[in-house]
Amino acid sequence: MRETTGEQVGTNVSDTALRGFVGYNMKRAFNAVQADLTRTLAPHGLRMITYSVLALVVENPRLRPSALAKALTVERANLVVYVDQLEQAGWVTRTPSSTDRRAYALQATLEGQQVYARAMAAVRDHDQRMLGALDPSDVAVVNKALATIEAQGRSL
Amino acid sequence: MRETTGEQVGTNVSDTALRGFVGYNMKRAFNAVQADLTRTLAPHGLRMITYSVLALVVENPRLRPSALAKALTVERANLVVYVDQLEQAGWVTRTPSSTDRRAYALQATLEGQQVYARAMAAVRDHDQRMLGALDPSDVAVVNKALATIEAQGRSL
DNA sequence: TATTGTTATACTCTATAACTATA
DNA sequence: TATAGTTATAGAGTATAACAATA
Repeated sequence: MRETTGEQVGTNVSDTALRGFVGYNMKRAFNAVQADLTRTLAPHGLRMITYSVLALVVENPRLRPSALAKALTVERANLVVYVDQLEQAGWVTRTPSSTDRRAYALQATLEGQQVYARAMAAVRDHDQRMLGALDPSDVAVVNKALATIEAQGRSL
Repeated sequence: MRETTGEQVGTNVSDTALRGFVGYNMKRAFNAVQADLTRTLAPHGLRMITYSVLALVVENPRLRPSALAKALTVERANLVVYVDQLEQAGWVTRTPSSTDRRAYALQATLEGQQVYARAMAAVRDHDQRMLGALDPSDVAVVNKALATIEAQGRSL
C-alpha cells in the first residue's frame, strides 16, 4: 500500500511534460554521448572541442583561426585558448601569413597528425557504440534532421 | 586565381571529417536550440535547467530532490542550487517529510504553477520554430532515436 | 553501513567587451 | 573604418569529495 501523504520517492517520476520537446531529448542524449566521448578522448590528451579543432586543421592545411572559428561556430576569443593548448602539446603550429601581417596559418605537426589519426579511430568506435542499436536509415534521418534543426536555430 | 601559398580564409572550410559523427552534429544542433531556448525562457526568469526542475515539480507533487535528480540525470549537489533559486523566487517550497526526517517534499506554489504555464506556452512556440522545416514523421524518428542513443550512452 | 540533503570546489564551455596591430 | 588575433572576465553546466543528520 502507498501512503497518500508520502513523497514521490521511487522511479515513477513522470517527465512527460518535457519529453514532447526536442530540446529536452537532445540535451539528454547529448549529455550521454558527451560523457562517453569525453572518456574516449581523454587518453589521447584531447577533449571534444580540441579534437574538433585538430580535425579541421589536419583536414584544411594553412587554415586561418578566424575561418576555423566560423566553421566550428566558436567565438574567436575562445578558439585562441584551444589553439594555445594544441600548440603547447606540439600538435599544431602558428606561422605568420605571407600576405596579411595580422593573420596566421595553422598547420598540424607530424605528431599532431598521428595523434589525430589514433583519436579518430577511437571516435569512430565510440560512434559505433552509440548508434549500434539504430537502423542505418534512421541514422541518416537523424543526421539530416539535426543539420536542418541547427540551420533553423541559427537563422533566428 | 587562388594563391597556392595562401591561407584558407574563406567559407570553404571542410568539416567532412567531423560531419560523419552524431556527436558533432548533435552538439551543433543542440547549441543552436539552446541559444533560442535560453532567449525564450529568459523573460520568464527561467533557464533550461530551472524550467525542467519546475516542470517536474509541477507534474509530480510532493517530489523528493533525490528522485528529481535521478529523473533529470542531474547530480544531487547541483540540484540543490536550482531548487534554491526556484525557492527564492517563490515558485517552489521545501516541506519536511512526515516519514523521513532527512528528506523534503517539493511543491510548486500557485505562482510557480502560473509561471510554468506561461513559460510552457513559450517553449511550445520555440519547439515549433525549431521543427518547422521537418516532416512530423521525421520528428518522431528523431525523438525515438535520441532516446535510444541516450539509453545506449548511459549503459556504457 | 547506506542514504538525504548539503557545501565547497574545480573544470569546461559559452559569451561579451575591449585592446593592438594591421588592412 | 573594419578585421585578425588576443586578453580578461563573467555566467552557466558538470563532476567529485566530503560532511552532518538520519535511516
